Amino acid sequence: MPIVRVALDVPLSTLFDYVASEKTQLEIGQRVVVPFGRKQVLGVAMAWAESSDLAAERIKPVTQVLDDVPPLPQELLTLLQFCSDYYHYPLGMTVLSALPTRLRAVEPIAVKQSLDYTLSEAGRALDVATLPKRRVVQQRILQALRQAPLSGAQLRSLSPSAPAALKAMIEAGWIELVDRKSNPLPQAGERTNEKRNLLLGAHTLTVEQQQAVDAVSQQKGYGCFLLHGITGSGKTEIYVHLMHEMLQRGGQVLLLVPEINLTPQLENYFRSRFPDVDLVSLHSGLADGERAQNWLKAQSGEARIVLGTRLSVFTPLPNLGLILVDEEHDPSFKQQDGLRYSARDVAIFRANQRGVAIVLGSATPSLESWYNAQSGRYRLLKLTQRAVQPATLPTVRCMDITKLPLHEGLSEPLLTAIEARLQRKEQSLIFINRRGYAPVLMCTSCGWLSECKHCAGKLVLHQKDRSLRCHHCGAQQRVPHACPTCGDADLKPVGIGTQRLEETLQARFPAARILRVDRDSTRNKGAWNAMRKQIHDGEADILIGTQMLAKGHDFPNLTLVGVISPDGALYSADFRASEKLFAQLTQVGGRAGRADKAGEVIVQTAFPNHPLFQALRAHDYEIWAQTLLAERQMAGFPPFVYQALLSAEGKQQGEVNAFLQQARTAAMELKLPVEVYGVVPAAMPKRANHHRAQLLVQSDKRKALGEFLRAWKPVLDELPASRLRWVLDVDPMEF
DNA sequence: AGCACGCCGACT
DNA sequence: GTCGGCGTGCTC
Repeated sequence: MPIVRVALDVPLSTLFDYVASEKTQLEIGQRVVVPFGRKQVLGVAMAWAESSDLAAERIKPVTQVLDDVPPLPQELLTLLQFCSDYYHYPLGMTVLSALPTRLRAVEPIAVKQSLDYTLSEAGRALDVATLPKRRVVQQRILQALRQAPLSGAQLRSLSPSAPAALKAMIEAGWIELVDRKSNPLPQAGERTNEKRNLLLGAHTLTVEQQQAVDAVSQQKGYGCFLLHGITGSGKTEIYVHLMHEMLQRGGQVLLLVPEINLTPQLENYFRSRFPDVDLVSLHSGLADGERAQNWLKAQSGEARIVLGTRLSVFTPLPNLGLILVDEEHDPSFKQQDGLRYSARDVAIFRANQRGVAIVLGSATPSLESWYNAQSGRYRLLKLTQRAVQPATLPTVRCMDITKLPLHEGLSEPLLTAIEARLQRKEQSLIFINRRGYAPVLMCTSCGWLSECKHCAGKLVLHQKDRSLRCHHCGAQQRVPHACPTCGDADLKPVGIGTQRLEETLQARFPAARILRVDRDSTRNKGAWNAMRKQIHDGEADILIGTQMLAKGHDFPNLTLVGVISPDGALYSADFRASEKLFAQLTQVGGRAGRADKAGEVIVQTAFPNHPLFQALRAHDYEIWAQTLLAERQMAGFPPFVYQALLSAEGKQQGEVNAFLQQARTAAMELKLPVEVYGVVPAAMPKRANHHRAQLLVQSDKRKALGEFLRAWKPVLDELPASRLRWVLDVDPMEF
């Protein structure tokens, strides 16, 4: 009896054996329905087995083989196996989490064929003039289909009533449906030079850009390139040219981007640059059905360009020839729950596995990537000039807030600069990473501070609804009228948040149209898009925003960026905080003066001579990276070491600590060449009534850490931990 | 993860 | 006398 080993969505590191009856046509990589406990669940056939460790009578047969979708290719299964091993996450859950939701359901999915509408014999013979004049839509459709077969979506764009018209025309026998062949590639030579020039010629590359394109396209086999280009240096144009080359060669391109926010715009942009190429996007903003269909198009090879967020790194792509990772430093490439993978790192593994080139693009590369470029593991491609002349980089000025008087957190030079923009009818952006009115409420007489009962954090004052809110657990209460400790009524907001800044600026500039962009103001669906449009249409003068505003589209009329005391990140316990801040400020600064207007960045800080600001002023990422690397090397931090973090949380602090102590003892007893640190409280030691602590393990050899984890993980699984939750995070980004 | 089984407290 | 609490153990 043939035995098949099946991956199931359960937190166990094993696969499960089932009997595959001889008559079932089962292939590895196919989805199967199997009995599990008292339920029928979906699994993926991973391997054949000669025999099973289990007694034959306990092995149940496969209930059903789902052949609605082609099997997952072995290459993808191998990639998932690697991720499961590397991140120490159960194989079954790794495999299942890589599938679109629809494909994880027991029900077979209806595979929507990609059908095009085309004219039938009768339709082609039909004279448009013979149609009644009133049937405008039908005439339009007829005319459009004379050129080429079109998809339903394309026809719907002709008229809202296209579906009805189509139905009538199909009934009349003029139009029929044909299966769309995977987008036929123009054969070499078929694509005329004119057409090529039309596509790419309008965007002449600079010498630097051309060199970068050449370096990547001449790469034979695997190669990792770090494309370091200042904001506005035209990284996207390089992607377009590389994509074009790859499409010509018949390959598929995977472009990974950080967040959904940006994908629709990017999608439109790439669609406009590749109008006749099948492009799909994959991100969590899509409906389940659409996501599954797009995934299937990628799997069949029909989609030539796949643009997606981190999960799309697991999309099967039979002709994958190139991977691009845009904004490779972005923290959202690292998943923070479940399979804690770094999509950037998985992408590199995948490029290596497949033997293709991968390009990591950023204006502020992650220190990990920069280090790899310095050591020669990656090839560095530099873009040092802005592609669009005469646009120049913004000037950066630091205001020493220890020497300047502040009005509600704003220095006079910043206010003056805003005023100048208002007079010139240009936009200003004030960047502050604190939402709410004030980060804490304080009693002036006894020093009481608004603290969350459930967390280690402070309650943030939200003036609009007179509430105190915890940004960690969501707890909310009304602002007390008097101090809960001493009864004094003089409670004072301490510090500045977006709402308070809005109030201050509105009082100072009553005529200005101020737009606040933070999680509170963009909570409602579509709100953020509406605001973006407002900004673009020049319906706002001053923008106040959190990091949400750092990314996003160009705002052509924006010429001033103000940064409110980002000093917390300079001397933070989190060693990555300053790296992140530099990237953020570079990005937010890049919003200023992109078109033909010079931009200005004003940073309010108590440490104007900090190396971060010196580098920022000089627009010198490299010197900053060297500074950071030297610091990290001295302190023994990544990228000079590899880390794994075991974190635990539970209602009883004692149990959390006991668990981690046992884990630590077990780690030491393994006597392997890794450094095991002590058990320490997490950065947020208590959240939603759960006490949190952690244990860090590191090694300067990735392999040594991996071997240690392989030995340690099974021990952890056996430790008593019934009343707590714990996770192991390999290459953690947050502590 | 689910979902059983299993042994001790307050209720029709 | 039962309903139900969540502790423990298993799932091919």
